[in-house]
Amino acid sequence: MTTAQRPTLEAVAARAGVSRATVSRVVNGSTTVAEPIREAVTRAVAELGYVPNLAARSLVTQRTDSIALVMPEAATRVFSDDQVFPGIIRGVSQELEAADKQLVLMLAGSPAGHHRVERYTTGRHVDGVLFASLHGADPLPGTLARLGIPVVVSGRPLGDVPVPYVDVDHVGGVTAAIRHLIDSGRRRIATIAGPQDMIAGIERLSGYRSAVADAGLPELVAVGDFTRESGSAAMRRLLTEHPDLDGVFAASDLMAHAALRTLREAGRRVPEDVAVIGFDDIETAAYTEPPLTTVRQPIVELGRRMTRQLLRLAAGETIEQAVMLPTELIRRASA
Amino acid sequence: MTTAQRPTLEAVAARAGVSRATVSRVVNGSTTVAEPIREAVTRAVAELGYVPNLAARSLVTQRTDSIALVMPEAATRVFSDDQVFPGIIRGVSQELEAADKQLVLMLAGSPAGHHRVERYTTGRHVDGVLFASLHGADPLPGTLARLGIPVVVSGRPLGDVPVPYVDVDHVGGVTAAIRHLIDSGRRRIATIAGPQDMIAGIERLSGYRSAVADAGLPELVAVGDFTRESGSAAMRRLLTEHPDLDGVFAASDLMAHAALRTLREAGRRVPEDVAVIGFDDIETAAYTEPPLTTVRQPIVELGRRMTRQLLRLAAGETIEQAVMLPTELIRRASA
DNA sequence: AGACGACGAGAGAGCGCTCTCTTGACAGTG
DNA sequence: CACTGTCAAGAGAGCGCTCTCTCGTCGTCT
Repeated sequence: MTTAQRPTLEAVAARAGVSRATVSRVVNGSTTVAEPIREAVTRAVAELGYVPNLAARSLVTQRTDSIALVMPEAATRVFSDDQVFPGIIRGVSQELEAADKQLVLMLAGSPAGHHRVERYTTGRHVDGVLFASLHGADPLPGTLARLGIPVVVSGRPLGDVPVPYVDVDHVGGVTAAIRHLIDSGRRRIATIAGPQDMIAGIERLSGYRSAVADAGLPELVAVGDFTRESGSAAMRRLLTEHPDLDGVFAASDLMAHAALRTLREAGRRVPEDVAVIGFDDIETAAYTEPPLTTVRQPIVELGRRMTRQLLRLAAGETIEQAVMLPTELIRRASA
Repeated sequence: MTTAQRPTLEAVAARAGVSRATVSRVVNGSTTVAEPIREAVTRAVAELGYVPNLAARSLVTQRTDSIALVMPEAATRVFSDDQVFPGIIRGVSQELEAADKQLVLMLAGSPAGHHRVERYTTGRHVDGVLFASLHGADPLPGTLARLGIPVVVSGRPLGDVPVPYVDVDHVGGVTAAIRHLIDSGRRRIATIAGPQDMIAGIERLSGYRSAVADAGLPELVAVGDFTRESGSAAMRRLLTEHPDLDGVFAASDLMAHAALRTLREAGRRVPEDVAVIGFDDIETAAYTEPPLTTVRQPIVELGRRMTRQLLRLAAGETIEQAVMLPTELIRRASA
């Protein structure tokens, strides 16, 4: 192992014939440095290949220039097949890259993992924390906010904690979907709902409820958990309980995909006998049989907005408590 | 914002009536501390809610207790629909959690992004670097290795740089796939190859080549880039050039999925007329029409092994230059 | 022409921690 | 009983950086 002693500020200062403080000014872009000196320093930095020691900097500035993105580990499994998990990361990453900050990813699986996340984030080892795909009412975001640590969560938090969030317009998307089904003559519209301990699951179901109620149609509900397996089971249940259904709105594309197959196995043609609409617009949606009509949500943008909000918060600005991103009905062949 | 001054070692020491050094010993688990004193310190730590300042610790230990996972941003797009990207992250995350280290995720998109990764990793801001899904012959891993910074890459690096890597047995998997096709009587077996600037693409193609050559069968090749679009295009080309083909091995499930549809559109029945085998075993593979026979690769395990290797390297141990993980043929309905 | 203001650059004090070195206490040995 | 060996705990020196404060040098205003 090469004991390549990294050059320090001191070394650069010596080389450029100035003081440490001046090098620091140049490195951090202060304007109060005369041009020839700045140039000499810049040259010395380049020649020595100087890279600031972040730990030393953090120690005095109290900033870490990194933010944490916390996701329940289960999310990476449930969503493993769609673009939600990578999409959020991509969005977050893009914004952080622009801000030259680092992304510390924490997948909290076990309770021990959750405790680790708590220790790490409350320990102020990051300048801010992003939470994605919260299940139930996690107290951590609220705790952090109370400690004055910048936090932004994805999806309106349950149990209305006063934590800023960014969410997509679930209700708007669902309403458009149901309306589309009604417009095409469907009158027995069922829903395969998502888990009722996640805001996305809750909102998409309540959106369905008001939409069918407004149209004077009956509520036909089976609850799943966003996965394909749960989608198949729910579809089978619906078929048994409501054999005359002619439309299905599934709260996730994964469940919609499974419903498509279950319907086919049950001898129903899609969309002739039963129209199906999903939610998410995962890439696979365009490749199902038939291609899936679905509600698209801007996932990458969600990650970006969360990050922008967090950075503003960390910079001391005050931000809106809620940001809502639009959803859009993508018409394909299934409805 | 609460100016919640975090307690320092000093504060804990004062409270426990000992010196800073002793608190440090207790916190870091040194054995040379008498029981009553250790207890007093532990109590003081708990009462004050003391959490060590990592920046200060790093400054003196020269460790950061975090490692970087670098992925080309494109990977999150290409693989957005399968489990490769989340799978690796999950594996890495699991091992790091066990080792109580942090994961810094860097998605290198633009050249500027790549430069940022270079700066950050060569700047020794992490204890080690993991590279996933390398395209072409990136010089960075080699550079880092030369600087004495622990590095492990996924997939044998192109241009044989002396960097330790973990890879799956592409050739073994492909061979099993081709053998399966041959065993079921196929004689005109084509392949939709992956990108030839990635080791996975290269090896899967060369595996195909030797397998068909060994059986005295002709080579029917069309190159794609692992995505569905490229899969459709390649399948169409194959159909035009070799209308009599009766088997297809696609180097990714995404391409296999697209091939399935393209074949159907061309009026070919799968598997009656044409048998299709993919590679990856993404979740969607079980839900295609018909369900896809494919080669499973242990993606989460890949992430775990890479991480374990890296941690051993960072601990000063010497490790094997290459680790190979097994692949397995999963038989479903398409072949 | 003298004095004051402005601004650029250096000096130096830490940030919170670890770790080496030293001291002190006690037990064991001749 | 004196001496040495052993082990536990404290003292103190930094790790590399930022930032306040101070000083020196001009330019400018009266």
